[in-house]
Amino acid sequence: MLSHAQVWAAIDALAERYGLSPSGLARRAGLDPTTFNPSKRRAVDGRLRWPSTESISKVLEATGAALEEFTLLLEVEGQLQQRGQAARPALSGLRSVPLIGLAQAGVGGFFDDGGFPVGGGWDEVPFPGAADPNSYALEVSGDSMLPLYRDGDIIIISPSASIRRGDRVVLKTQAGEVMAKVLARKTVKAIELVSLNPEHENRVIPLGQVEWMARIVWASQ
Amino acid sequence: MLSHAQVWAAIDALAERYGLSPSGLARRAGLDPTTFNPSKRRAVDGRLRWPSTESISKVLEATGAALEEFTLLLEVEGQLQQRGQAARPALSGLRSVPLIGLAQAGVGGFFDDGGFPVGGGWDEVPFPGAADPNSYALEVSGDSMLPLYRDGDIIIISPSASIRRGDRVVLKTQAGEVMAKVLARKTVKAIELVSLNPEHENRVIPLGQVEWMARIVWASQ
DNA sequence: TACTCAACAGGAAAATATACCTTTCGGACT
DNA sequence: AGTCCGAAAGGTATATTTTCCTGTTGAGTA
Repeated sequence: MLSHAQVWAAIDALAERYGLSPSGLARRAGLDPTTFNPSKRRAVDGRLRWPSTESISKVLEATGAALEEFTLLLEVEGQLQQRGQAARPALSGLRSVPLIGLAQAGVGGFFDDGGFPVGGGWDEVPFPGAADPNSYALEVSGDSMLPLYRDGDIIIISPSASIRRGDRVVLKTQAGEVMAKVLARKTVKAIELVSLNPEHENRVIPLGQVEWMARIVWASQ
Repeated sequence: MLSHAQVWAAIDALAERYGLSPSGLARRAGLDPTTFNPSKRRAVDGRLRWPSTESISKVLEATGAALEEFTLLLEVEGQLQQRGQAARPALSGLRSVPLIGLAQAGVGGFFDDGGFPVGGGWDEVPFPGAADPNSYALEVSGDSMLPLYRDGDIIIISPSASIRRGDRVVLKTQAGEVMAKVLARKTVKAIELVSLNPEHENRVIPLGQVEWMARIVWASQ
């Protein structure tokens, strides 16, 4: 659901996240700076006033924020309102998770006694795979991809993600063979793949024999 | 971003998903049935017309659709527009992805030309990490965990997941050391860990020195 | 064929959001 | 203190969306 309070709270939160005031955000989006004034969020007779969808679209474009980010803000602000709560290290569970470097994790203050994240020093990353609605999963069987993937592991594939050298990929050949490997080189004639398991040999597949190739973005552990 | 075409496509998709026509959807939401008429999506002079945020809110309320569902439709419809594609098995179920075994993937009928999943033979698994609202992420730095984790990889930690032998874990000691390893054995006195990188030595940590230990559930690839 | 109904086009009136204007307030700076 | 500037209140004009209306089309049915 999408409530009046939620929408406005999300706009405020978006502004704050980009270091702007609500009026500054409106200005940057090419709107009148008073458009988001708190005084314009209710009519004089108390009726609710909503920002237009076009304004929201402009705001997203101006900040470069993804739609997901706005949705996340909508949800989080909505929850906070309901619970009347303020502090939150963990926006987690929605569509992003708190993040710090593994190296920093040893410094005090990032975790509570139980190993749960606390405090404000956390970054945020979008939730695994949330980026691509076309992503799908494959279940690994057998031990041919050890030590990286074990029997029963699930790998998430994003067919629309761009692929670079060194990426782990799934490739299907015209012959119907499906393999997971590391992309070593991509020339005009062929694709060179390195096996995940060093005991298996590497492969060079002529481009004409490749049906499709897609990047592995996540793997269960 | 939020485009004009995207918004309208998402409204159409939402209507279809609930077995309604655009006008039927408007009617059910308490709006005038002509509100979403294709003829009202552009002005006579060609200018774009957007539905109001309030209308979108009413539509969500009428269908009982979650905000996420609408967001997902927005994204998916947006992408489909870009690619001019229609079929998509992946939409069913929020926060889940279609799944088959890697071994089955070679059999025909599971993918279209572009490597996108099609057809009905797919299973579904819940979306990575959606299970645990307390999960968080750590960014790997350095090459000490090769070949499993590379510099810049992100690993998702679930502090409330149960841990078994063979699981990959992150462990923090009283001394403030944080390490990612494989759990080998857990006795009443100590925890035995195997290094991910075979060149690094294994560790045995007395239970008293362990501040917390949590399972690594996903890793970016 | 005749009938009914929903979907939709197209246009005018009504409702609503934004733009524009002026004023007040408060912080930063000289 | 005086000045500048952004944020925001409050009011009116303009722009846009929704509502309400009429008419057409096409599917389903008797």
